[in-house]
Amino acid sequence: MTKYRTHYCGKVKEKDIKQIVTLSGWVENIRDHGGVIFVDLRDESGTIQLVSNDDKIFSEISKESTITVKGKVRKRKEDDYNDHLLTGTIEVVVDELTIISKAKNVLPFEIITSHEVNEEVRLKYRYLDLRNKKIHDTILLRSRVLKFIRQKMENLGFCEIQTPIITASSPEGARDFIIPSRKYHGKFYALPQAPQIFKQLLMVGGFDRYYQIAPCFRDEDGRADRTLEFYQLDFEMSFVEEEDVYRIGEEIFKEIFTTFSSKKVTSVPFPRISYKEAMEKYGTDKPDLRNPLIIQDVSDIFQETLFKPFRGVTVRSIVVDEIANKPNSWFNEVVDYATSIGMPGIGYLSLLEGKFKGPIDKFLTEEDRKKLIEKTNLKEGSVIFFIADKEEKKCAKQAGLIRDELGKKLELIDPNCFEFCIVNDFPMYEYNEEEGKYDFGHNPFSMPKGGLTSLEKLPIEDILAHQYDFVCNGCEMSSGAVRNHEIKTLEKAFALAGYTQEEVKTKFQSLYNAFQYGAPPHAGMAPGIDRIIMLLKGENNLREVQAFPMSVSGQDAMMGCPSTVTEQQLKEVHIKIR
RNA sequence: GGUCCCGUGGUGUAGCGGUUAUCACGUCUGCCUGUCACGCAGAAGAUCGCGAGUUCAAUUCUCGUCGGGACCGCCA
Repeated sequence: MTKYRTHYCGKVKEKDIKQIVTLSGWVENIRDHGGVIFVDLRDESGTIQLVSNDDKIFSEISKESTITVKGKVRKRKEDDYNDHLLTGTIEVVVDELTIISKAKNVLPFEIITSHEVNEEVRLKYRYLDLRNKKIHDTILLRSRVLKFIRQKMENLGFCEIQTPIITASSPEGARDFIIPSRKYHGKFYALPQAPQIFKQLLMVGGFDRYYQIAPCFRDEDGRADRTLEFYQLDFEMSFVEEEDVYRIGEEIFKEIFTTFSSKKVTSVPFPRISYKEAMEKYGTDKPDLRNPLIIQDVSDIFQETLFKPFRGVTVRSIVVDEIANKPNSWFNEVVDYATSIGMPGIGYLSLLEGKFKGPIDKFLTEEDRKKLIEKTNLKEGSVIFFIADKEEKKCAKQAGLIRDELGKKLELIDPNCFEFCIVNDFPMYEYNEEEGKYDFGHNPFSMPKGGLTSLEKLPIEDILAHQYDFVCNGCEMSSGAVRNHEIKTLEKAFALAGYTQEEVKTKFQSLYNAFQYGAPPHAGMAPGIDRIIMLLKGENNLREVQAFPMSVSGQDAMMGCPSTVTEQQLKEVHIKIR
């Protein structure tokens, strides 16, 4: 093929026996037996064993150096087959060797065990870590998934359109990365948090179905599953309704997860769960439906109770069957977990031989016990856990965490399936305690359910948005909305969040202006690419699925980033460092 | 911004108020003609993150600082 190779290492076959081949790659391992030396040579296709009886020929090489070898393919003796290699029945007897680039003797870490190494070191030498088969395969999988997505989107009639990376800072949502302007003193560009406004403008521009594998930038603190830059499959459609987007989303997710994984995937249509129901039954807006436990509200039973912490507050319960005979230590661990998430404790009752047992039983009346059994369908051997707080939101959230913990602790979560659902009917506004006003709950460009009429007539807390999340195994995979394309409704929606008409005009001038010239109803969503790969690979860290990730603290030790710039550079963009 | 955890040869670790600082992998040297994460024998390699304090004595305890990570806040 080239002067470097006639074959790829992993592609040499038994049919090539007695052929002279040229191979290039990395020295994975050297085994010197004195008189016979073996070298494992690796390229992207796989590994093949090189052999020589001439101890001089390999004398200068080191592990992870790149070399080119020429030699004859030979069949191994049957006793010497290696089942772990694609090329395990053959080997190459080397008679010419060229060292292309010698690696230092001491590597920062061994390639095969890189996953055990401190992340900082791995990231600094990411190019070495990328030689590790597992990571390498993840990046290759990512490439195949991207190809699949593009093909799928094209088949569904979407066209790929690229939108600007250097754009205007926008006030809503996350903190922007800003870029100082050289030509315009004191002004700034910004990197997009998402192509949100551009894709809406594309709809106004008459593109019926748009998509893009779009980089998004958010200057916020990282997490295991959140980084400064990430990719979304951003798409938008015009003249459609919420269900139309669901169907596309379901098709995409279902096909990706069935194509690239053998785990069981929820069949379509995915269950729809309203935000309210999700918060009540699962204590989160991203429920893990693999967990069979359900939260139930039992506040009414305890309205008048003698047990003070439960009286007149929100009380949620989780019933777990067949665990009443767990030892005290087990329940103590649950209590410990509850305290660790800031709960004062956690009440529980076991139903054994028709009688309640547990620390709070003495506060219950016979009537309470009857109602509890009836309402929560308690069975012999069941245990009911109680989560109480005077703030309903906090109670729901803690109940959600307890539900997760119990699910994990009791191994109720099937690791072999992808359970999808669509959470919808998000509230349009949320009360901001600090500022004493209402903010947008989600995306401010979402259409309120019922349009302008709802905005004008309903109490602000009751206004719902055409806003939805796709959730898989407790992980938010995609957010989307039917957009608000009506100028009057948009003005009113912003007015309720405290924006004047003038502010809307200036801060969102592009949309505000565009919507004066015939806007189509439109809707879309944006699945997170990194999270898809994470789930497919069973990883819970985003940095395992990106080729060159930054550290969680936003630094790149390999590139030395962020870095200082010269005085001259600063001067040109009119920036002074304090 | 907050809470918690971590920092010991190249890598992963053990450990302790007084050690020659443990072990494994890797590296180097020697031996070995069939290994495949070869084996055997030997060697080198550590300012125990940095600074201060307590102490006769600190890698060990305390405080600070720097670096890293998990989570909360923030963020879809």
